[in-house]
Amino acid sequence: MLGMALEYAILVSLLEKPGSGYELARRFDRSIGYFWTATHQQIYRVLKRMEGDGWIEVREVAQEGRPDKKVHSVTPQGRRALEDWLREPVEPASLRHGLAVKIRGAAFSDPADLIGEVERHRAAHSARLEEYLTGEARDFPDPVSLDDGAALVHVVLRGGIEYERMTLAWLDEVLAVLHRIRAGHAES
Amino acid sequence: MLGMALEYAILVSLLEKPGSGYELARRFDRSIGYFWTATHQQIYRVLKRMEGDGWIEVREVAQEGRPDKKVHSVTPQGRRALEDWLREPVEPASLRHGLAVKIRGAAFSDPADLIGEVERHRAAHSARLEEYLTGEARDFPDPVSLDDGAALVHVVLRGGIEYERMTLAWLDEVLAVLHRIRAGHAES
DNA sequence: GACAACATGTAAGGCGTTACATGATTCG
DNA sequence: CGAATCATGTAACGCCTTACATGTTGTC
Repeated sequence: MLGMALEYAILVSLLEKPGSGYELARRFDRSIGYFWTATHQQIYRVLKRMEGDGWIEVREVAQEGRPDKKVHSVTPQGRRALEDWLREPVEPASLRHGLAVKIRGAAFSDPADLIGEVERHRAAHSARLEEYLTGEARDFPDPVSLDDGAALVHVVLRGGIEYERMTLAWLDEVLAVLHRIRAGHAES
Repeated sequence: MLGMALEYAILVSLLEKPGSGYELARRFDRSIGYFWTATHQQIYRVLKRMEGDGWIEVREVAQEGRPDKKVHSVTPQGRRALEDWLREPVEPASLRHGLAVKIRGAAFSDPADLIGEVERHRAAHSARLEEYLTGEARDFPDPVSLDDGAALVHVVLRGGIEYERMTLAWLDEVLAVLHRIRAGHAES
């Protein structure tokens, strides 16, 4: 029962602004998705359950020039569920890093084969860092004077930025080790 | 088919040293578990499948003063499966941080309620950093002259260390924001 | 006699991914 | 006419966690 942060991530997003399943899916590709990902299939499934539990209400909205949509909003019950969860402890997340498994596995094959893969990861993390920094410059031009809500959003984004910076530095270390190993093999 | 790093983490661990399901579970609480976690239930289930696929062999070993155990070791086929996987790309992992969901959610309740929770996380990450640093001092007293295999193990550990340092610094930022918000409420 | 460590599993239920499926509207 | 975007779902399958279940041996 401790891993189900998806419900609560959806509650937070719908409290910030009610929306359709489709809109939620797009938010999980951007802002919220920076620290909790979800696909539209997951979202539709969980929305249905949350509606059954009385946490959210659905209102059908006809649109011009677009298909109708179901706009979801949080009920007082849903809000209470979020507040209860905020008071419960969550487990500190452990790392789940497939690349680290590969690096350890490289000892049993040719480590140089991994260089391309690590460079690919480096490029992906570099792109994500750029995205975060662009978002920070756009949404928080003056980070010293933020209201409470904005300060909380900003500090989460700051975590993403520092995570990507740290990861880039680590991948550079990994690449240095792999290049050193390759050079050593060439000598002998 | 891209998320199944558990099989390969087990192959790596069994290549380093054959062992029982129970022993593997303990390794996943320590060294390998620093970057890929698994419970004994998962491990027994996957071991059975891997045995069916011919990736590992099982040998029953009677012990003195302890229950018998099944020692698993990697077959040539299993080793080939690992080598094939090392050549396939894996997706860069996205963050899955429940605490970040809570921080965003704190805007809709009393942010000061979160201070205790964040401090608990800070203590857990601080303890893990100490553990990593102790392991580094013990296993890598002279990190400049390592053979290839040890260099790869060390650089993965270095990643864990930097991740924990980064996380501690971020949690201090989060605490600063939460304290500032609480002080602001006290004034008004 | 109780407890910890060693050792191996099953079952239930929710999470997550991939593939499949449908249909409207807008823009080029 | 085709592609992209908006919009909502179902189905299948495997992953992961939690709880349950059993039994041995050694130590206090």
